[in-house]
Amino acid sequence: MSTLDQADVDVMKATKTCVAATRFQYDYLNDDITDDGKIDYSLTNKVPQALRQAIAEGKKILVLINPPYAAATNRGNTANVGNAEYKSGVAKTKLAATAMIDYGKASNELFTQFLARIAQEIPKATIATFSTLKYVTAPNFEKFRQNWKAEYLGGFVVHNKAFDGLTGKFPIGFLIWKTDQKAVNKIFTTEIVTEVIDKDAKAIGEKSFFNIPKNQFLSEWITRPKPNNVEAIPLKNAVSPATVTKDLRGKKWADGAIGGIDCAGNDLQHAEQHTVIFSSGYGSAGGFLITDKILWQVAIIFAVRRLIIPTWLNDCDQYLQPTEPLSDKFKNDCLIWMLFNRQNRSASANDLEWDNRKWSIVGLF
DNA sequence: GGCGCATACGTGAGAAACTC
DNA sequence: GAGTTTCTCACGTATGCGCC
Repeated sequence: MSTLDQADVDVMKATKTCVAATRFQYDYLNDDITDDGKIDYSLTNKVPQALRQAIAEGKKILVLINPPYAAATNRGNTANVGNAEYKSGVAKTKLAATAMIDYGKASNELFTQFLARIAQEIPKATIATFSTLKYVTAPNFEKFRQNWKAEYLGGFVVHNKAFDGLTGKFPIGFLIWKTDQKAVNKIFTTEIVTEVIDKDAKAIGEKSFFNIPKNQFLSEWITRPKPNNVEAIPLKNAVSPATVTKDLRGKKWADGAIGGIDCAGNDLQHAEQHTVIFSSGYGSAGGFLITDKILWQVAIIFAVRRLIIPTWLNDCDQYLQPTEPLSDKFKNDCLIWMLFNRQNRSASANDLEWDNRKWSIVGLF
């Protein structure tokens, strides 16, 4: 039994918790990792000899973990929106920096860093882990899923509010995997079925989570127009210019553009808050410009992203591209619905001030 | 350098539901 | 019936980091 903070080990010993276990402090993402991403126990000599021997002998090992979850962009939980601190450096652990070349953007997330180390250190381990579901569903984790060889044995998801001190509403999974990192062909499963437990710990049914290639995702349905050299005013609301000072987007127009859209993310979590039409570029990440050629597709994307009610359980479900021809009636319905939706923030205005200049925008919707 | 994904998942007001 | 808690709705930021 290991934990990052020595204080936790001290408390366990003082309170006689898990007396039979060997309890030790260990930094799983930084300790005993060589500069080329290999495991070398002699670097710290913290891992108990018996465990090293069991690993070396290839004994059956069950890894039970509740790793920290943190992606590179989480705000600190106690900070206010807008003044929050961001968790920089998440991808700078020794493990992420040296041993996760094959895992793509999963190196941005702490809990997948743990899984990556286990895959190298104990390649045939059975792993039972708490975590969010994005490593099963999200596009950023496609490369992780291609390289992490695991068979799903079972598990449940529970409302995050069942854990103390968390905000938001999303599922946390406890999933059990039989890994075999040395297998030649075995790849990540395409569907997992979980039991669903609500925040009062009541079983309320089942839910499937799907691993689908991201080229089938709605976010890749249209070719996003390339910006041209015409300057545009970046917006954050109908007539409010963006105020960010770093990584400002939406400063260029595109050939044939009639507006912009904030369309960040491909899941329900983002769709609710990041589906907005503007009369210029969107000043943050996740936007693109709307041209007359793609308007019909934008209307469909807009409608489906806003029509499905977000819940705690469908939080990380992904939107998919249509697989059958769409009727003109459906296309027109989506367009009308978009035009009258409150998230259509297109507008006409003169004398907007940004970058020490005056700007005009024209609402074409 | 630009783009795209992602956030142990933002806030406040008012309504509705619950408790005593 | 009054006080308290939970739910619903309508608004919201901007940045770290991998990849092209």
